[in-house]
Amino acid sequence: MLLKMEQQQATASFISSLNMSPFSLQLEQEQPSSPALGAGNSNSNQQLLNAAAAAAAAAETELNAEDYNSYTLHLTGNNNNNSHQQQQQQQHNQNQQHHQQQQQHHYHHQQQQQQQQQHYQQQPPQQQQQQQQQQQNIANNPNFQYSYIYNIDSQYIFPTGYQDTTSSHSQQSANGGAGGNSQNNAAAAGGMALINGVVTLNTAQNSAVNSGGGNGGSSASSASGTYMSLLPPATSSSAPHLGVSHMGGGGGGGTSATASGSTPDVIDFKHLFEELCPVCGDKVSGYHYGLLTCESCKGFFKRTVQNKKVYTCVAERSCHIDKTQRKRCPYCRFQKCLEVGMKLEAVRADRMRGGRNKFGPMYKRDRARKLQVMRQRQIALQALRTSMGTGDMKPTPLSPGYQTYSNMNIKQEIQIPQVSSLTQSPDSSPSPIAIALGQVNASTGVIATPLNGSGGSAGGGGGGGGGGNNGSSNNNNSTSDGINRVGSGGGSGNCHDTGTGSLQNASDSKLCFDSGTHPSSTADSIIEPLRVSPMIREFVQSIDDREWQTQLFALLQKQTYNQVEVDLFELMCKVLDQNLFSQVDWARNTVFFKDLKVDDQMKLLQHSWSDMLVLDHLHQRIHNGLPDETQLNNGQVFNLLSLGLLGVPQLSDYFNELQNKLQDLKFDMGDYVCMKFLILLNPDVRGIINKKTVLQGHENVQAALLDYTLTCYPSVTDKFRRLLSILPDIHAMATRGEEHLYSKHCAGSAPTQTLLMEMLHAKRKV
DNA sequence: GTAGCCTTGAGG
DNA sequence: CCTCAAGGCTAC
Repeated sequence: MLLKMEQQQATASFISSLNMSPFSLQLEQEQPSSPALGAGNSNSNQQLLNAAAAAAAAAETELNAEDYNSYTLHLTGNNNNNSHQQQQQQQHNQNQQHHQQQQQHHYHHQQQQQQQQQHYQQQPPQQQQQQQQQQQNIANNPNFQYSYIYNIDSQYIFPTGYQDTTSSHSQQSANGGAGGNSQNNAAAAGGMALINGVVTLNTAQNSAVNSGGGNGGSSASSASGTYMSLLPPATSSSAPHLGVSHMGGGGGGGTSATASGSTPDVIDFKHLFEELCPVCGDKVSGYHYGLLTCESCKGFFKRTVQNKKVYTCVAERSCHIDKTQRKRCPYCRFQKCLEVGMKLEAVRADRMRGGRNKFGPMYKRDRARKLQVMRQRQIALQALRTSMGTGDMKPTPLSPGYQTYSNMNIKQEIQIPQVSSLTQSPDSSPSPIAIALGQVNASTGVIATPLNGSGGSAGGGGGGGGGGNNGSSNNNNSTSDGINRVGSGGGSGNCHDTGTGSLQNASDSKLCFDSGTHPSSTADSIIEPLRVSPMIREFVQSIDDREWQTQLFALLQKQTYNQVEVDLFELMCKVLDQNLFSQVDWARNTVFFKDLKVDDQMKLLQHSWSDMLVLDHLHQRIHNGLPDETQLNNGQVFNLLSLGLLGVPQLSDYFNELQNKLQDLKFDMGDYVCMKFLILLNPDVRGIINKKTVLQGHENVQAALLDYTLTCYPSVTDKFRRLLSILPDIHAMATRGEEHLYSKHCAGSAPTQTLLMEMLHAKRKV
């Protein structure tokens, strides 16, 4: 656990680094590929997020370490900030040499010599020597990060976190819109190091920053094995025995999935194994170590983990791995194994043969999900045939875009992000500020700037594929009481015709902030659009909703790429953590706040983060049509609403009530951003040094909001006061959420060493 | 070291 | 008893 002082220092340093301290400046200089990007740009933000995600993954080890009689093996050749704390804890008397290496090579190279020595004692001297040599090799390899806990007594080798910081393989980057910049994560990685309470080590060694960055170590994402699902995965009780065998199997025709006359139950799982190995593209032979892979990659992974092999790459650590070249670079092959989600903990430390492990149920669910997809495909194909017969080519609601299914690999199909339900709300009358910003014609309400097609990349290229099988069929959320406009389609509003993408560019997004909140009459908006204060205009311009949603779906996609099943609560924490980073990034660039000292900034953020998360989510739902849920790459359904509820499903009614209240008040972007400022600039936070500035900011924003509401919404009685009265409600909800998250954290269910958890701790220590 | 095939054994 | 995902064996 972090010491309080460390925590304080960590957050302070983090914010400090964000505020262009010498430290952050140095980091930036090490990003030649993005010279134009400032510390606060979206890229750096994404980098922070990646690092945060990796930190979350790495954090689970502590729990495992407590639960099992384990020892650890850490091989890190990078700025492995995520495991610094562990390393520090375990490292009392070791690794002087390692520090020299760091400075020499500009990288962190850490080895858990103590643990390794224990391990070596169990091996013949020759083998020890060989492994020591390998460790040495890897210590000189700046981009190798690999650590896991090896459980002596029991079955598994537990991963503690893994990152290949340079070889962001094609899968991830190709699928994630925001995933493409993993090479430029240096500054972010530095920031995370500070956050994670490793202040001493990193700040003392500014040079310990690499040019790689934390590209979320996906492999460790579900290491804990506690599958706490917010929503139960769709399973089929009849799944297990539907011709499961791929070995001998009673044969049915290979076309069963598309046979028009067959019932869904006729589908056999041969199709599962027609998939290609995600590592090398060879034929899949079954589930191995967490996912469907070929026999050779299974064997390779087993050998590597069992024998604790350490490879090096003679090239750029980004070798292409396919069936013909997989033998060329075991380093990159193993990296890819981990990247696609092969699980170290599925390799048995005791080498026991036969039997089943904890992944059995997971495989079963995965089969069931795939079966479901196949069924839907089959139904869609049938519908297609029927409709073709009648000459009607209109797609069925079940499966938009199903025409391409027959040529589509199942895997690809599952990987299509389900963001198409991000339809906009039906009422999208322009708000005063949209008009004031010149983006909407005041008299006609027509948007001046046409929306571009950039939404297609939302969630990593999902827009184009769209389709899938979700649509309204998945919207069975209990809160869909008419408030949520997801899937309601109908919107034909001015700025909501973006179809599947729904994510507009930064300026576009401002056009939509009031969607759903206005009555069809825009009388209020048209009256005095030009009298919107410059401050509010500026506020609104500082909001980048596209970035928010892009990052959201990119993270969801990245975390579930090729994963059979992920822990949805853990995933939610990662998203919240990402949102927190965005929030900090936003705050530090804003007027009033940016002028404050780091200590004050820290206190304000620690006091307001959860309220802002709730408000942000309300805003995303009201103004950007954020749906209740989305289907992940692996077929699981992620409850997006849980983000706004901070993981407390019981709050959904309360949340909807708040949303109703806001919508009744014609809550728009101007209101939203003012309220956010009011939450952030809270002069009542104890211990604020420059209270005067905070108070001044608070009052200025209040005045601006008052003026805005009176000028632009004269028809909404007492709008200003009523808006302010919602703030305590938001706070109450956020507090409840915080308590929940904290208790989950204490129970060991939430990722540790994240900004989210640090914030939770910080508030409790005040 | 690789990869195809074989053996094993818990769970259904 | 069957399944199937582990580990093991061995020709290459």
